[in-house]
Parts: sequence; structure tokens; C-alpha cells
Amino acid sequence: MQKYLPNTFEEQWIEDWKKKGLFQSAFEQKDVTSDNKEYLLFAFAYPSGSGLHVGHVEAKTALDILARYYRMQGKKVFFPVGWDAFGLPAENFAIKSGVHPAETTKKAINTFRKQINRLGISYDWESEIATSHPEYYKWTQWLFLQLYKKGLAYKKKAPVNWCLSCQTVLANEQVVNGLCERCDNEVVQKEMDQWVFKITEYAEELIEGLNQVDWPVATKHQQLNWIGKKFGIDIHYEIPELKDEVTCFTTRPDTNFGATFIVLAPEHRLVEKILQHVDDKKKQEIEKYVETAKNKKDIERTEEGRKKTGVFTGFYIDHKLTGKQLPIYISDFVLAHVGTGAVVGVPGHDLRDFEFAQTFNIEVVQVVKSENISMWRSYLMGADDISNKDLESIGVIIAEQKENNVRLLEIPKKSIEEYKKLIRKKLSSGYWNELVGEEIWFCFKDTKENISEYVYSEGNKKEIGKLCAEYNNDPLEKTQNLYLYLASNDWYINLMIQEENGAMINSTFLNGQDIHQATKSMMDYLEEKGWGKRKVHYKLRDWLISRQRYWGAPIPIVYDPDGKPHVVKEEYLPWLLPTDVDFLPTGESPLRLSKEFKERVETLYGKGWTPEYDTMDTFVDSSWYFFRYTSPRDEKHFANPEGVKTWMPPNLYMIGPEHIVLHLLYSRFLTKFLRDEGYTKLDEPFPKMRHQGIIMGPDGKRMSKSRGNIINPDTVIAEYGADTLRLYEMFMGPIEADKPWNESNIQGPYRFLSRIWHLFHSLPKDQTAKISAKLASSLNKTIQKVTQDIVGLKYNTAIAAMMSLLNDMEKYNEELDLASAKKFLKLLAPFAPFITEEIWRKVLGEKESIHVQSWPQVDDIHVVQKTFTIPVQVDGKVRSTIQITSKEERVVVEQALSNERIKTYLSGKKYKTIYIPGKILNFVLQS
RNA sequence: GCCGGAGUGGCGGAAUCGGCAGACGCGCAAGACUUAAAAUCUUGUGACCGCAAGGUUGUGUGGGUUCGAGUCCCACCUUCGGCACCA
Repeated sequence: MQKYLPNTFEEQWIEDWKKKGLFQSAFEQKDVTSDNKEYLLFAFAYPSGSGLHVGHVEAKTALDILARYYRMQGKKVFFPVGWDAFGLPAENFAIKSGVHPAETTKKAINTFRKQINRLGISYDWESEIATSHPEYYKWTQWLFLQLYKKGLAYKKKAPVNWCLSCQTVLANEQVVNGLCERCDNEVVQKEMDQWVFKITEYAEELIEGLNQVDWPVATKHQQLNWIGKKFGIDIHYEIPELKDEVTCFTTRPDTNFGATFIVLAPEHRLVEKILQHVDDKKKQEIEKYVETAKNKKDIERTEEGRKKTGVFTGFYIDHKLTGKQLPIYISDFVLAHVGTGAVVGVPGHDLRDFEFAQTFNIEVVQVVKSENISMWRSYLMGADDISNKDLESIGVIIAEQKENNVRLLEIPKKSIEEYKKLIRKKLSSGYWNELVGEEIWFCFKDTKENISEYVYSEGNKKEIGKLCAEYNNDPLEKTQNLYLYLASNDWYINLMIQEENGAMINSTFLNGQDIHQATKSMMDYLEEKGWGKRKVHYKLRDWLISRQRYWGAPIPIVYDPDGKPHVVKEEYLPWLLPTDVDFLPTGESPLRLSKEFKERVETLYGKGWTPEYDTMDTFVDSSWYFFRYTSPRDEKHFANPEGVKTWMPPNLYMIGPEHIVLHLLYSRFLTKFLRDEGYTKLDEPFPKMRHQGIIMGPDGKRMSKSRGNIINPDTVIAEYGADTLRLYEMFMGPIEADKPWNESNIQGPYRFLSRIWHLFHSLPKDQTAKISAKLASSLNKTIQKVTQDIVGLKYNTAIAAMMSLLNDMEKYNEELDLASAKKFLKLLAPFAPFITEEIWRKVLGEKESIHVQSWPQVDDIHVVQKTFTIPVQVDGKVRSTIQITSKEERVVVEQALSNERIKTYLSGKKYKTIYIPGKILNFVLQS
């Protein structure tokens, strides 16, 4: 008998399927209805030079199984493929090597095609699209024009993230920890004229839409987080000396009686006005601060951590609530683009405000009293000049405030260790490298003279008075807050209190109210007085789409000799990307170097006209491709209305977790826009979405070149064949989970396929055997299980069920008939398309492909059980099982009581009977 | 710090509604075949006690609800992902 050698036959079936066109031109199918169509969408792939990796294999196979299954179910399946072909890597490669991005991309796509085919993915290649193709980006440009017409694409001078290495503007989303997402180099702020899409117009709908979609909850949460809706109030404070006012947004107006200062962002509009009203010395001081703040690189900001800087303007606002004058400062911890770019400082109850107040010696007022210490959030801060040798001993003061008394908390020994750990963690995470002192003191001290009796120390007690004497110079002593002190001999760290609960104090009409109630009362009060207005703020900002890059779709805009923008006429689309460009990292848009581009504009529009040299963010390309798939060759529409009506939306979208925020948000935005323009009726493009997990390296870490733990699918195929690779990846675990690659686990699926190979080769040709009831039942249960699991994307358990069935079939192989064996093969076909086809055609001699056969049906007769096994418990512990033919309680109990083992447990005892029909019987002994 | 996910044998992972924990696979051990190895096949395999029958224990920790908890509730621990001077 021949050994199972997948590489001797797998590739020839790819040819066969292609020749017969089994999976092609699906978008042209007739009689497609919303009930019988299955549009399966896999995330648009960027064709990187390094080719396919095992992570791609997982998600593609998962969808392929579904596609093959639905075809066998007689559904109209549409399973398209395409390329997110524009983008930075190809261009960066061009700068290094001089090879044109078009060339690189073409080559990469060819590699991908070959690899995907080798895996047996049943894509509809007739629908293939690529964003770099003029027939595609023509419509990307058309989309820009539609947005422009509606005022949703506009130009804006704005500080943008500029990557020094890539020499381009980055979206906020592409800046990670102050570094460029792609190249990990420094990102600086730069003021530039940029094209922007007004996604914020749809902010509210982007939130509400999440209620309609079947997505993983975590994904929804992340989107909500990103949009960042906040309810609060804009409070207007008058600046009498400037005859102007400053508006501050806050979500905590309840604490407004505790306000002691105002801070403006360096970019705030009032800064300019202030400069006109101060003397030269002050002017210089402010200008200097604003200048350094504006030039500050993001990376410097993070390095500085929470250290607060700022400058006093010399002006005050009228705080009408308290009648006080509050000083106005400028500081870069206030961000211009957040809220109103100005905040009201409440140092008693906000961490940053507190730190700022510390730096500038501003009064701290407590207006909330927290009842429970566990609600206090803490934060460490302390002296800058501390060194390790100072840390001879260290302590924490923990106290609880009750009414007007404060008492020391009893702290169990275990907690001491926990506090130590916490302190060490805090210290190592940015303040000091090491903690030398080991002794921990727990004591308490309030603001005035109240001092409790003991210091709780590890091992010994100390009197608190002695300890407090050491802190007599406490600069915070005058404040009314209760602080926690982390103390050593000659320095202190105090811990800030920011409560989530509590009652108002020192706040006139709010006193006694709980903070949530007080928030409402204060908002009502401020609105009534006309000092403020309720406002919703979003974190989401408009989508900056300009890129000073070559390898992207040119923005279809031209400028007249006065520099005024005009749209490129639709008849000129596609607005071709010029080819006469050198790839140099100049920091300018490479398109400026094209002679042809300039000439084209002058020829079409007249002398002195110039093109827009920037190209579009590639996220624009990939935010509408799922529409294009439905009519990939249509020359008159971005997507043919019939195609959209027939196929949209995708029944399932499979996409990596890395696209959760950007791609999905942008796609949803554009879909909503297209709906408003009448091109679709959909509110949401992806009603059902699932993520594939990440496949980790054998070391349990994320695969990366630098770690050298990348698994190449080609080598796995060369050794085991594509079927084994597919099966292994599906068997690893749930699709959505992150899973480590394990070389030796591949053996399982490989042996499974080998055993099938041998089973079918040893089937007697002239089959007269009749299947036994036991095997038939096993087969039918498996059909049921596999069918359910495929739809539920639980491929790992589907495969486990088929393995079990194979075990049975081998055990009782003389009872196996040909018809049943064929059913089993069909079940496996979507998972392992090659071996099943080889056996189906070559061994069983069938004429038509197994992949066009119909899915096996469950034969109910064999599934309905005649006898059941019921576990019998005594006192919740399983002591025996009984076989029953009736689920009736009387019968079951009677039979259980006649069971010898059960008898021994129950003899002579009183008991209660609990029976859950068909599940379990429990005898509970009564004492 | 905030938001979210996850903790089950030596390993990957199973377990509808709260109802026999550990399916299926890997690995390991013993055996068969072989001169031998590989491959293949058979049996066993959570831990502890026991010759065995069997018993005890067991799903990150500590409590709780229940006849019964991996599953539900409360408080934590660990870990992964995202966001973060976001007012």
C-alpha cells in the first residue's frame, strides 16, 4: 500500500479546480438572495515582501472552510481576494534599492498568490482587486470628491506628527509612545497644511451603531474608548482685566468650590491676547515658555514624566462661586486639542492639578470627604534630589477618616508585604531604581495636631510623636487634606487622594450631597446662572489623510495661481500617479519632482496652476474595498448598485485584532457617508465580525524577525503538505485565542490524515458490509457536531469529533459501509481539501469533485438514543452510573436504589432525592 | 492610572442552561513488530494512598450562594492586549 505523501498529489488538484473554475466569478452568480448568499470577507492584505506567514494561514483557512462548507450546503458563496497595495514599506524599499514600488508590489503579490493557492484557499480570483491599480484608485479619488462636495473633506493648518525618519506626516493612531509605528523613530510636531476628513461629524452615530453589530465585546469597548465620549460642562470664567473670558471643560463641576487656579494650553487663543497686555519682561518669560513647549518633542514629554512646568500670566479670573480671584497659568500639561484647551485647577481632587499646585505653591482645598480608605487612589511623588543612600528606612502612614476623627488602620502582617511590594513597584517604575530601606512604619498623622498613638512597625513599635517631630517642616501642613505619607528619615512622599465616592464639604449649597448628585446640582446651578453650559466632548479627532509620500493615490485637487484649491474634474479621473519620480527622502512630497505632473496640470487648467502633491493615507483605500468587490470591473460606478444590493453586507468579516480601531472606524464612517449619499442602505458595513488570534512562536512570544522565531508555512508544507498545515492550525485551539506554535503537535493532524489514507486504501472494493447501529450512531452524531461547529467557528472541536469517529471506524472497520465512509470524507473535505479530493476521485473513482457534492445529512434514527446513562450522586459525589430507558423520575430512582453500590451508601440512612431529568440523580443524606 | 480579555494535567486545549472535570491531540511509559532504529500498532497516563476493589484530593487565591460551582456573586493575585498629563 502506498504511503501518504501529500506533496505527490496536492498541487495537481489546484490545477484541476482552476481548470474547472469551481470557485470563480462568484459575484456574477444568478438568483442570489439575502437568504442564500454568503459573502465571506477576509481583511485586506498588505502584500509585504516577506510573503505569507502562519498567522495569515490561520484566518484564511478558517474562512475557506466556511466557504467550502456553504458551497456544499448549496449556498451562493462569494469569497473574494484583493490587495491593500499602496503603502510605505514598498516606498522605503525603493529609496534603499531604487526599485520602483510598482515593481516590488507586483512581485510581492505574485508570491502571495502562489502561496495562497498552494494552501488550497478557494478564493474567487476573478474578483481580485488592488488599491494601486488606476481602475481602483480612480474611485478612491471619486470618494474624496464626494466628501469634498459635502464639506467633509477640508484643509486645515495644524500641528501634525512628523516622523523624522520616514519624512512624513503620521496620523495620531500611527504614533506609538512618541515613536513612529512603522520605523520606531522619533516623532516631532510640525505645523502644516493638511487635508482632513470630518469623521467627528459621525461621532455619535459611530457610538450608537455599535449596538447593531455582532462583534466581540472587547472590540466594541476599544472603539468606544477611542471615540471617548464624555459628558461635562463648559464653564465660562471672566477675566476682567482682559475684558475676555476663558472656557474650561470639566466632568467634575461638583468640585468647583475647590478650584484654586486656571491653566491654559500653550496654544490657547488667549495666550496671544495676554502677550499684548503684559510688560516686556513678562512677555519674554511667557514667549520663552510657549516656544519651548511647542517645540517639545513627544518623546521628551514622556521622559519628563509627570513633572509639571508652567508660567504665571499675571492675570486672574473671577470665580463667581467663591468670589475669589484665581490666577491664570500656562502649562504644557494642558493639551490644546482636548476639551477647550483650558482647565480649571482643583488640586484637592485631581492628581495633575495637585502636582501643579505643589510646584507653584498654590492653595489646596478639600471639598470631598471620602468615607472609605479603599476608595482612595494613590499616587507617589516626592523630592527630586533623593538618592539611594537616603533610603535607609521607609514607611507608610495609613489612616482612615471618620467624621472628625482619624484613626490608625489595623493592618495585617500580610498587607505589610503587599505595601512593600507596591512601594517597590512604584519606585522602580520611574522614581528611584532601588529600595534600600526595608522597615515599614504604619502610623497616621492628620493635618493639624491630632496624632495617634502608635507607629506600627515590622517587629517593633515606635511612638508616633517621635516620628512626627521629624516632619515638622511639612509644607502641606496648612492644607486640610488628609494625606498618606511614605516616610523615611529626611524626606517624604505624599500620596494623592482622588475619590470615586464621597460627600461634599466646604461647598455651601452642595454640602452633604454625594458627588454624583452634586455634579448634577452644580451643572443645573451653573446653567441657571448662565456661567456654564452642559457639553459633550469626544476624544475622536478628524481624520488627517494627507501623506507626503509617493506610493499612494494622489489627492485629486489642483491649485489656481492664487493657491486656491479646486477639485479635479471627474472626467479626469483616475488622476494618475506620475511615474517620473526619484525616490529620495527629502521631506517634500516626492510628486514635486515629477515634471509630467506639473505639465499635466498646466495643460489641463492653464499656466500657473499646480497639483496637490500629497497622496492619500492608505487607510482611505482600504475603507471601502468591500464595496468594490461586489462589482470589481465596473467602470461606471465605485460599486455597481446591483452588486451592492446583492452582496452587501459581508455575512462574516474575519480580521486581525490589530485593525480594531482605525480600519474599522474609518470603514464605518465611509459606509455611513455613502448611505447618506444614497449609495447603500446599510448603517453598518460589518454586521458580524470575528478576530483570529495571534500565532506565537514556539517560545510563546510574538513572532518577529529579531527574535528569529518565525515559522514559514512553505517549509511546513514541504514536510507535511498543505492539508496537515491547515488542519493543525485549526486544531490548535479557538480561532480567536492567541496560541503558541508547537512543532511536535503537528504530528497529531498528520497521523490523522495518514490513518484516513490507509483506511480508504484498505476498504474492500466490493462492499457488502452493513453498518452497525453503534457506528451509525457515532457517524450521525459526528455529522451533527461538525455541522454545528463549523457555523460556530469552533473548528478545533469539529476536528476532535472527526478524530473520535475515525477511532471508532478503525475499531469496527468490518462494520463500515462505503456510503458511511463517503459521508465521513465529505465532512472532512472543507478542512483538508486535497486528501479528500485525491481519495474521492482516485481511490473511490468518482467523476465530480468532492467539493461540489452536497453536505451529508443527519439520519435522525441513529441519533435518537434509546438508552441513557445517568450518573448517581450521594451527597454531591458520583458513586455510580445507571443505564435507563425512561427518563421518568419514578423509574430512575427505583433503578438507582437497586444499584448495589448506591445501596451501601444509603443503607439505614435518611435521604432526600434530587432528580434533574435526563441529567443527574443526587441523594442527599439528612443528618 | 483607566478600559478590556485570560488563568483548567508535563504541553495545546475540551466541558449548551450550574449537573460524571480533563474530550481530542501532543508528550511520556510499558508492550508488539524489527538484527536494530525509525515508522506503525496495543495498553496506560491529573496528584496522593492502595496489590486490588476503592478512597481522598483537584479548574490562580480567599470567601459566599446551592443538593451540586471550572461555570453564578464578592474581594484579591498573576498575566496578556489597548489607551493614557484626555480635564
